[in-house]
Amino acid sequence: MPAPDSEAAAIAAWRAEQYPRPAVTVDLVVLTVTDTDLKVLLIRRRDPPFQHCRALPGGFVRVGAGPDEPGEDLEAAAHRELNEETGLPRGSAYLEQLYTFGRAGRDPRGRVITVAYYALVRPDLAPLVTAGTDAEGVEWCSVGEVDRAALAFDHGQILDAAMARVRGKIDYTPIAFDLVPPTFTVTELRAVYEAIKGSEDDPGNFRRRFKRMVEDGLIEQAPGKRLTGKRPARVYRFVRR
Amino acid sequence: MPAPDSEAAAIAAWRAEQYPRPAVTVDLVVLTVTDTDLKVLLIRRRDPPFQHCRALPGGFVRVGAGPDEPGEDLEAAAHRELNEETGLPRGSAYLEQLYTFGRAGRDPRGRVITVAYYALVRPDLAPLVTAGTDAEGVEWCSVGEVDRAALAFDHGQILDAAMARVRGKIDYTPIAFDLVPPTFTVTELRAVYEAIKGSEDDPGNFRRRFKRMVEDGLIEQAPGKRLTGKRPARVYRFVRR
DNA sequence: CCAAAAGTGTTAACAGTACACCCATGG
DNA sequence: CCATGGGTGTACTGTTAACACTTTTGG
Repeated sequence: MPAPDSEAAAIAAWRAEQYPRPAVTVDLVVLTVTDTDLKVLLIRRRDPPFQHCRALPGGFVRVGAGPDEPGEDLEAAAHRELNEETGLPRGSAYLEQLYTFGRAGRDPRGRVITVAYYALVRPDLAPLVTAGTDAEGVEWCSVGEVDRAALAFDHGQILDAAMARVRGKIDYTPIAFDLVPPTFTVTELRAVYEAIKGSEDDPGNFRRRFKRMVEDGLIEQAPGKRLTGKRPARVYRFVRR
Repeated sequence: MPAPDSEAAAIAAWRAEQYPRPAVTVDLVVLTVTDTDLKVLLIRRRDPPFQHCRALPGGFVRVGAGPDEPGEDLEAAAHRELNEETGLPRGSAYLEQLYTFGRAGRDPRGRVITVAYYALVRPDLAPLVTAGTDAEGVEWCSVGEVDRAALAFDHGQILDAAMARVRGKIDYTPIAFDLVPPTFTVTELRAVYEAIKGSEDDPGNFRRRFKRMVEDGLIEQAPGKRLTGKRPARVYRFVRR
């Protein structure tokens, strides 16, 4: 441990240097599944640059001015932006850091590095989203139909990265349970897998996989049945750990 | 597309605002496997904070001053730091972004966000590393023996994240080939898997897996044999795509 | 009764696991 | 000739994939 005096002096000297710094933002790829189709939340930008263009929700990370005001954590910034831009209450979505995009020319305003997160929203909460103050509106867009090139900044690339991540994790992690209502049927969960992977899944085989999850205690049966068109289906719920 | 004038004006206005910004660094978890043991490259810090402590190599991302000097890409910064801190030529290691650490209090100097990368270095290049100017020395440390709590900043946490990532990818991606010399034997490759997973692998079963990779064209036999103690072994090379 | 979705069963192919065994070489 | 690592074969197991089949409902 070095002497506190020299340490403090070194820190003060470093603060005085002040090399140019980049601005840092967080951007969010907010996903849900409705009508067996994967959707991403896009805003329409109120202000330049890319005014009136579609973009991912996001904003600047708050950094305090003084030495003893460091500001907010990155996670906190992501949660705050999700709340501000969608109106959804905190903790109502699964949030995970995705990747950091720092190409030198990615923002016309100068050097802006963005830490991208993705969020998974349950379909029963999806209709509740409302536009924040820096957006003219918000919209759930079918991921398959989004024109990547028409998005602001490098947001098309960020969307692609999120898709790759989610597709890679769907079979090995419980993220699918963040894309169904609190209680769900076998077919509803299967629809989530199919929407994300973009391929059909054999109903019988999926059911067996589902059964294993029940045996492993990952899922348990819930009371009641779902009346969905034809024959009513049993409902289940995810067992959090 | 908005009018160029209003766009430019908006950008100028934004530049003038100048909210406080974080400093941004890149940190590197440089890994290799020597003597069937996974090693990480640690430096000893020449300057405060954490003077004389062990730390991951890294440094600040260069950001240009003027509007038309955006600076270097994040990837470029990571490659530059790897070269500066190890002396290894560019392109001699596999480099991949790991995670961005932005806890508000992680650096005593103020708000510093770090984009962590991990690098995989072939064992035949490992002895060539030399210390950079901001380090008193560099050392390959056995990952199992590193005292996480004794590392500078949150570097212990970053090391753990790198280990988790590499362990998760070793069975599903070709990263193991970045941890063996250009030509290698079956046993050498198996040693890499064992060092990373920390568990023994049945030689016969691994051999069969290896054979499948040869049949799939991922690996091809190379001329010559390796004289390693007892019976000489066939050597192979990875087929890049 | 019919269509459609819920739910069950059967089978072949394949990859992982455990383990027994032969081969070639340096000492 | 023998210890050691190189290299092969085999039997068992669990998972996946494809597909035929029965059951229960609404119309």
